[in-house]
Amino acid sequence: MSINTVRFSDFDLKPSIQEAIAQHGFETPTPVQEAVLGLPDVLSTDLVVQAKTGSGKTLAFSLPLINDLVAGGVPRILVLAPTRELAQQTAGEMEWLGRPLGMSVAVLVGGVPIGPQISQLRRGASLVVGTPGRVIDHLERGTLNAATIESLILDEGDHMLDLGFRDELESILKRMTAIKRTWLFSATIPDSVRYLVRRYLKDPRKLTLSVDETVNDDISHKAFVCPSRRRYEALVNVLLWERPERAIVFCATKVETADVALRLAQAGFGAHPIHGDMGQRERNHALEMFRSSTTGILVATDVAARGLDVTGVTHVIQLGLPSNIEAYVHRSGRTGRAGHSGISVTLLSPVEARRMKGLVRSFSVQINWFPVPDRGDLEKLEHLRLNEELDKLAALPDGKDYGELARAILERDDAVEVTAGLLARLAFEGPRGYSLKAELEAEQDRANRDRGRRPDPRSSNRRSEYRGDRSRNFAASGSRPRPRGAR
DNA sequence: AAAAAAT
Repeated sequence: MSINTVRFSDFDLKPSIQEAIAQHGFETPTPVQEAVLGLPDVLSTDLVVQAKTGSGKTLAFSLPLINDLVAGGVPRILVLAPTRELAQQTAGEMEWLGRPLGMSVAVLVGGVPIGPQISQLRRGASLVVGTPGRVIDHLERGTLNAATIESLILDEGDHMLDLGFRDELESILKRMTAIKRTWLFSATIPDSVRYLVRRYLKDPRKLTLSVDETVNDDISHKAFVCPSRRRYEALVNVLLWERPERAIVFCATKVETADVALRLAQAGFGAHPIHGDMGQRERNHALEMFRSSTTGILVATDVAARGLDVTGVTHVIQLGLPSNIEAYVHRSGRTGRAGHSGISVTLLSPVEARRMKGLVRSFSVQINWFPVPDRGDLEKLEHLRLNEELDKLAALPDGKDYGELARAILERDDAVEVTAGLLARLAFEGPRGYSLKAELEAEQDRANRDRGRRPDPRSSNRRSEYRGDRSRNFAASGSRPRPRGAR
């Protein structure tokens, strides 16, 4: 079994689907695709599928559904997603899969005119992908009939069952009278939604590819501790330190997202914001710009946390604590996709760092902790880079044209100054980074004092010391959420 | 706090 690699052609898929898959360069299914395709009578059961970020879940549910579908006048498949951008992306995938079979996709999301969507439906779309609000709008207008839907997919399903979506989901579900299967897909399915899964799905079969399938091994995790009020400066230092090719920076609020993007852009980093207060045109434009360039920074709220597949994202950088471990998993999962490696960086104040350690305690991911790189660290890094540059220059053939001049310079009394000047021209031109070390250490000392412990003049990287004796109890009580009434 | 329907 391990000798023969499973191929798409091993499954009973229609020739035109095989062709479409091959045309898109896919030969072997990912584990989740193999598991779903290989499940006996998959179409006659409800499903809960948990598979890691970037593992090809969209194709995993699309393939068996579209393979079974006959192109016809009414929609039979409805995919619900938590954000408009994700719905559009998923629709794009289903589009190329279904087109050879004569199926078209209606994308029912808010923020855009409803007219074209109604035309798409009238023309006989077989597949419908949308966000809850606009789908309900169509149901109420009578432009979409829930009674023809046979397959319901809850993409990022744990989030779709969240309180914020519950009412809308309920109102869609109760109109679906001909439903044959409900499939829930996500990288995370926290215990808090498991009872909801039992409520909305009928004896679902569970595909959990392994206990730790939520954690994508291709992502390495770092946490940098920084002064709480110098988060932006710390971000600049991290960008200079990590030199990401393409990065998504996550912020907690829309205002912070806009602010950070603006400041980064003014500092010369190619950065663009995306958040829910922007018009849909601007949101699509920002994402399109990011997708189509090979460099750049997208500064986002959690609107971009789930599902979005952008190739070549080398870094995910989170400013502050994620709201829960699921948010951390999904944000991090924007990198390290389809077998590529990625780096997930979290920037935390000393107090947040302590809460983060509580948050990830039962989580199998290995996070490496560091104090945020300081200006001095950045200078050392730049000197290393310059030295590498000099080695490269020495090996270049056109250097010999200047051999005589070089020797003459070395004879001069001010040879050091001249060389320094030349190096300055070679050096990285841009932000120099900020000095944050003193402020960070002062804040760490304060944080430690507040917790009734002696300050430690060394770095924040003392994880093992948090473990012994009764400090474990301290950390546990510190990470417990405050009672609601306390505000 | 964010997201999702316009209004």
